[in-house]
Amino acid sequence: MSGRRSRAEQQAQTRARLLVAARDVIVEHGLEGAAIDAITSRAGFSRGAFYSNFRDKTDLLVQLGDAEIARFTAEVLPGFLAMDPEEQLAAVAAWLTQRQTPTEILLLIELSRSRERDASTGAAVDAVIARIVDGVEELMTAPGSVLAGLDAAERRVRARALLAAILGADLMGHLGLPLDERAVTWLLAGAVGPASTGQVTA
Amino acid sequence: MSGRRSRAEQQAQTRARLLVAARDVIVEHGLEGAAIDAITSRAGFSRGAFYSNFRDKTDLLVQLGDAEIARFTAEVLPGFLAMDPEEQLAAVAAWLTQRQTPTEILLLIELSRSRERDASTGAAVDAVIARIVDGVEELMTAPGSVLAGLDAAERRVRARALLAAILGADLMGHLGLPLDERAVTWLLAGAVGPASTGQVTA
Amino acid sequence: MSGRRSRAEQQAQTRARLLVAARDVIVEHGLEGAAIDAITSRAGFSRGAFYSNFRDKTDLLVQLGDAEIARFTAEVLPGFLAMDPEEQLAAVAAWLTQRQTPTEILLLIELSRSRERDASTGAAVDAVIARIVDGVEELMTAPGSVLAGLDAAERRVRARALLAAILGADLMGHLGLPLDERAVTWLLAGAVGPASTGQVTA
Amino acid sequence: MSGRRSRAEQQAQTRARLLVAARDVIVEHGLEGAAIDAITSRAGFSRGAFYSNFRDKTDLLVQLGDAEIARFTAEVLPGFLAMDPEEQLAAVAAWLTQRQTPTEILLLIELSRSRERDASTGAAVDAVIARIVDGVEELMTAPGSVLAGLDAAERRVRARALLAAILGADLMGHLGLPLDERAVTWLLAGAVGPASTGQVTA
DNA sequence: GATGAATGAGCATTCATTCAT
DNA sequence: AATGAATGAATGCTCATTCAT
Repeated sequence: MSGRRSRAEQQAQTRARLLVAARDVIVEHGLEGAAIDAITSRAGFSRGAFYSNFRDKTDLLVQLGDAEIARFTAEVLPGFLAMDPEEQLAAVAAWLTQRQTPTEILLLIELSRSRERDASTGAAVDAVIARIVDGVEELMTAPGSVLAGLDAAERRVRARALLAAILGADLMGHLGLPLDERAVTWLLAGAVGPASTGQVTA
Repeated sequence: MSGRRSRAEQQAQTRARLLVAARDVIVEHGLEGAAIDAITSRAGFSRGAFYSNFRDKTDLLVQLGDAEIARFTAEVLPGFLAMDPEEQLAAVAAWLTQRQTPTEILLLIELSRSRERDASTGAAVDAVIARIVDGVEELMTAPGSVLAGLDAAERRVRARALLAAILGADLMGHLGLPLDERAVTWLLAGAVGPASTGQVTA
Repeated sequence: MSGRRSRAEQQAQTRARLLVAARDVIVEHGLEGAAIDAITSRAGFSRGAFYSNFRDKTDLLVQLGDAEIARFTAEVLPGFLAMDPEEQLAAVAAWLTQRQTPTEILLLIELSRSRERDASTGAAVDAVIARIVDGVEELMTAPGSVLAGLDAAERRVRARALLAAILGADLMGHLGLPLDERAVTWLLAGAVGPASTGQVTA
Repeated sequence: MSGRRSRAEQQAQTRARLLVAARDVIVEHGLEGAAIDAITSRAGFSRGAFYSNFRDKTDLLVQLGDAEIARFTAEVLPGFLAMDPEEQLAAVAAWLTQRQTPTEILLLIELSRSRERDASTGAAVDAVIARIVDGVEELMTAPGSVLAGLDAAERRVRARALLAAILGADLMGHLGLPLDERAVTWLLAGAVGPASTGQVTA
């Protein structure tokens, strides 16, 4: 009654804005270069707001990883899964080629690096990484999907290869040597493996 | 007069030892975690020796990048180039899978990030990256090599895709999800592109 | 109307619980280490309850000092005053030796330090300290007590010496070098002064 | 040759100036209130000079404790030890009463508090405290001294009592209730114990 | 050329305090 | 009266870099 926004909603919004700002700053300056001050002031808050919403800089990272995955799972994946198997790879290639700020890899790299810092962080980071692999595997196993017919172990191997292809492509962009769509498609096609069950290239 | 070593040789050796120490420390602690103190003390020198040999930390990075490429070009590439085209991909895959400390990607990532810091650095970094691409291209164009028959533009595209595959594979290792040799081979095969002119797989 | 407790009683209880929690936390972590959060959460309240009951942290200290003195005056002093003069010193020595958490000195030290912060605080702190001296003086002047026969100025001097002995003994405990009961008795006996005018021990 | 001051001498002087500044600031603001910035700027150095000379704030404390003890042992103790036993207590009382900034107790208090922070600090602090007790014991055992004739265990007890008396007297000064010389003498006489072997008061 | 003491900007984090709810 | 999100000053500490020796 007392205003549209409840306190919990307010804080959720604050946290969301901080996460967005954090992603932007990290993309621009890298993780170590992303000062908490820069994040909070970009979000329009004070230093302390950060510590009301995150235990730690590492905590921010983990939550940001989660948020990015959630976004991918909710917004990008369903689109791919709804496609004909034949179109999937091309669609992924187009997506990889066209998006402008591929935060995810940077985030992954930084997360994996911070894993070495302390054990508790390591576990959280591994969880984020595992969730990403799961997402990719899901992409490949949906009914009618590229690799639907394979057994679990094989699918796992190919999911990882696919992830490697995606990361490699993104990384090239970061190095100032972006791949064109054709090259990305080759990579992805290679990643999903040799004609396995015949659907891929046939 | 005072011994075999001239001044210049002395300093060259100091610099070489610093570079080796730098690589080791970076592999262990990441780039941001590699304090200059840690590097110099591992090399058995004091803080000041560093600044007698490098203008600043970025300069070290660039020189280290150069050194690593030189090493790759001198030690690894020739081995691949001497092989039959059919064996090349498998050999590269084996190499990627077995080496233990893939410094290169970390270095590349950090270099590319430091590019934003100032213009003169940017140029040096771009040079390093360009030299890497050149190395890969060379791998593909050696007489009798995988893609020997292609025109320059096409070769360039595929060289980049190959580099993407290599980086992606390495990155997966950093994430704690190393690819097995089979998967790496698929990726590389995909990267060099579809049976293009028939030479690749035929 | 709504239950036995009036508003004022409720708040008085809240404040009492906060004071108890404050003493516990201070004993455990020292004064600077006693964060307001730690105090309120130990008392089962939120940060805000603190500021509903105390103007600021110094205010808490002063009130806590008052409370501790009140407790001493109400619970400990009467016991001593009821004793034969001969037993008093020994009883005080035993009390000093056996109690486990001598908060008082810590509190006194911090209070005296916070005196420098602002004038109004200074006055309150001086009041607390004065009340402690008064308590000790009272101990010495009760009819039949150790120094009952002395004039006011002399009693004042000896009361201070006695307080010094008590503080010194307590402080040694804090340093990890607790005095045994015998040593404490010497100190106290010395503090009340040489057989002055014959009244003391005769 | 190249100037009077060697580098080592320079640094020793820097450290000495930092120690003096540290003592002053700590006396004024307490340990927690003694910001490293305040210490360095009072000494006329930059923040970094501190960390060139001390590992830590705790390291500073320990070194400061050592320095103060050394100063006491070198400058104050010998004077007392050269006196007739009869004069000693009075001289100590006069010293306690007249000096203006009794750093030592504050330092001891803060040191003992920081002991709880971490174990390695605790050991260093205990060492400092032990050295102080040793100093006091030495004061009492010098040939011809007050308690020269006692056995070791007894002397130990009385040394501690004497330290307690000293601390108590100093602490009263900090509380704004300084003892006069007469009261201090009583305390000290009490601390060294009852006429034990007859030398003390006879 | 090498040394290492000193510099000082920068950073993560803590914590007393405020204030809208 | 109590809540707790947000504030922002303050602090200890790290580290690339300078410079006198």
